Amino acid sequence: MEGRTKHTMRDVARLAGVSIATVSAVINSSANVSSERKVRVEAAMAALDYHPDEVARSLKTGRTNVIGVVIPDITNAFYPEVVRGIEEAARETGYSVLLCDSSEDAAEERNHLSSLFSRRVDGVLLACCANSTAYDTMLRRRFPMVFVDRVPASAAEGTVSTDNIQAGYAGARHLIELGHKRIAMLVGHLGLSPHRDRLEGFRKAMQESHLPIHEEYLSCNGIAIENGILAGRDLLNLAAPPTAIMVSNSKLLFGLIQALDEKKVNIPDQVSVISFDDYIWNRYFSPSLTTVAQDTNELGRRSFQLLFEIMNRRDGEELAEKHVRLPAELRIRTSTAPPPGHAASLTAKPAAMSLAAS
Amino acid sequence: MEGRTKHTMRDVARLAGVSIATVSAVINSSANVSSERKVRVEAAMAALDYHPDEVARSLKTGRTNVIGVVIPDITNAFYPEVVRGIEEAARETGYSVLLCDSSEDAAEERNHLSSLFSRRVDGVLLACCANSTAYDTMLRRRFPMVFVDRVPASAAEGTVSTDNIQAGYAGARHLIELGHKRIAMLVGHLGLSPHRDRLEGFRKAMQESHLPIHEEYLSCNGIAIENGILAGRDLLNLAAPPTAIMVSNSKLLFGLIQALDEKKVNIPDQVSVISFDDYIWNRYFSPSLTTVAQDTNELGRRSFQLLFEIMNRRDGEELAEKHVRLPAELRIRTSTAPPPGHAASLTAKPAAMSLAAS
DNA sequence: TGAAATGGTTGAAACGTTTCGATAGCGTGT
DNA sequence: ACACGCTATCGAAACGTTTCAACCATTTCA
Repeated sequence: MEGRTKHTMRDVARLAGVSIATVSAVINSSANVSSERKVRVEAAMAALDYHPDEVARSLKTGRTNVIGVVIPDITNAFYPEVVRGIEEAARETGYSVLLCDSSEDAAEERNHLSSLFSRRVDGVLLACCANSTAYDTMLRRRFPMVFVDRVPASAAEGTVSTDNIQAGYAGARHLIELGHKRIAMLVGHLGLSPHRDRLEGFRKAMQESHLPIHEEYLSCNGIAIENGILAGRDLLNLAAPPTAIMVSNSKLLFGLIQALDEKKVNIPDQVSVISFDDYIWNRYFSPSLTTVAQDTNELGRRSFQLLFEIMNRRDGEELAEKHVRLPAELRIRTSTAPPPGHAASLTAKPAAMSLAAS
Repeated sequence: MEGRTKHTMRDVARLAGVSIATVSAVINSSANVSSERKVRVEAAMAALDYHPDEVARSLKTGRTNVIGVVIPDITNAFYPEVVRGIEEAARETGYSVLLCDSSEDAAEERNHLSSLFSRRVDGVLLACCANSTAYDTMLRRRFPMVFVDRVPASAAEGTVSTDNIQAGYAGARHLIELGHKRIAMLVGHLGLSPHRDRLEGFRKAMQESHLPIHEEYLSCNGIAIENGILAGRDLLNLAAPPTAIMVSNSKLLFGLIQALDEKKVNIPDQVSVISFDDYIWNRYFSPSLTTVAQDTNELGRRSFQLLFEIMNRRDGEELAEKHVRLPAELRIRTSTAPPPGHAASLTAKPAAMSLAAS
């Protein structure tokens, strides 16, 4: 009813019979106001349905209490969980989130960063896409920024990610301990740090156990379903196909599953499969999928926290922790088993769990 | 290098030797500027790495070119796809998206709406949670708003959703045509329009075919995994358990799958299962899941478009289309088959498709 | 040839806040 | 009584834009 017109501090001040400065003081409780006037002001605000204009406030204070979040693809199930963590942490601290999707496109990413800069966000969280270079412009402007998940090698500080080397290592160790020797990996894209790091961890585990890595067991052609299908077919056509396959990404996984299904290859009897990032559906697949999981929500929360530190640090101050690295967790389910013909596989499967178990 | 200081139109004007008004004119190409001066201004902007301050611009013009998007849970795989559609359409039109997650909590939703209002966003897209009432405050303020997916019954205009009655109807028809008579439904939450509507479509199809709906075949206790497990167990314990089950939500589906697995009930031989909303993993399940799909991306795009119309309409102008209703699409896979003992089920399964087929 | 139209340019007033310095009232210790 | 330090209050100047009215040259047309 009374909300028809937009009201300003002026109107509140007039109605309460005080000055604008007084209204501002009670809103921000930034100065002493007699309780009698305070009540009058609050009554006036309520009567007029007054809500402070954050735009004007931002202009004056130079802070917007908004952060930008740039991610490559919200449709990739990994990111919504990260965004959730970011959003929660941001909200608790009074920040709002401007969400930008770069569609895995470096030019789009650049546009978004530029737009965020113009919007005067207080900082940016960036999961950059391949061949991204836009961020260095931002860093050169000394703009508060934290890299999440996808971390450029050049970042001197402000990165938050899972320890993907450990993740790759843990996955490979699991397979090796099951007795696998011929292990393949659908790596994804070497231009993206998580994939690169997982490969490194994989390599480390293999070398430790003096197992060879055949070049034809490695596929780094992309992160789409199609790449998974093609890579899967190629692997199965090999003279000596692998007995276990690690997959760095859920889309590649779907492609691989399709390829295995085409050839009627059974998981895990003929080939073990292990994937990265644990999504809710992983445990409802049959067989349920062994996975190296990230704490996605924590990834988001910590990213915001680090950005918050950077946004609020005094000039030249050093960060307590320049790089945050979270541990990965191996979740053993039923898609991994000893290789066919292996001694252990003739007895009970050690890692077997019920279909729907966590 | 030179980006160390923040520059304003003042600095640009001074460097180019023109007035501030002229700089503004070239930025917005809002007035005639001689080409000679135009060049000078543009050179100055480049030299200073000047980027217009959108905050100040917003304060002056009264438009922020930002919309708010409030959704109940970005972790629910349905919403990221919608958000993607929104974000794409918004970006194409020069808008940015402020993303808010209400965590299915009406109080949180209210806070977000209030914060968005204070931030002076130009409009809001809302998928409201159960027991939400915050929106009417907004509508009373004549604030541009469009309801997406979850639509309150009271909304007189500005809604975009899938035709969920048709969706429920299509799903039920499919089961009925397969020969099922005892059909159950995990409805979800009757306070949410998609679930309510799907139930209505289900009812319509059953009545049309003169099939009874037993109360114990309907479960409306919530939308969490746990609800699915419990409902599933209850159904299986019935003296006459259903031969087909419709599930209104992916989390309920996971719960149901777990319950079926516990009792070693086979899909689709003993019970057919059909779910709503087609996620990428649905077709990689075994059996692959028959689904009534929504065009989520289009849902997002259309929501933005409708909001855009509302934001830009002249006073009192009527909308060309007050409610947008998108068709649902039945995607038949292998989780549905004729009921056990049914004539057709003894021959070839009509709806069976290869595991990995679309 | 004078009046009117056109084009390019500008100063200055907003937009709705925050915040600084000034002012006034008022009890306190000397 | 006096200066002193409080506390409460307020006017006014920013913040970085847009935009309007005003101005000066030209050109155009009757």
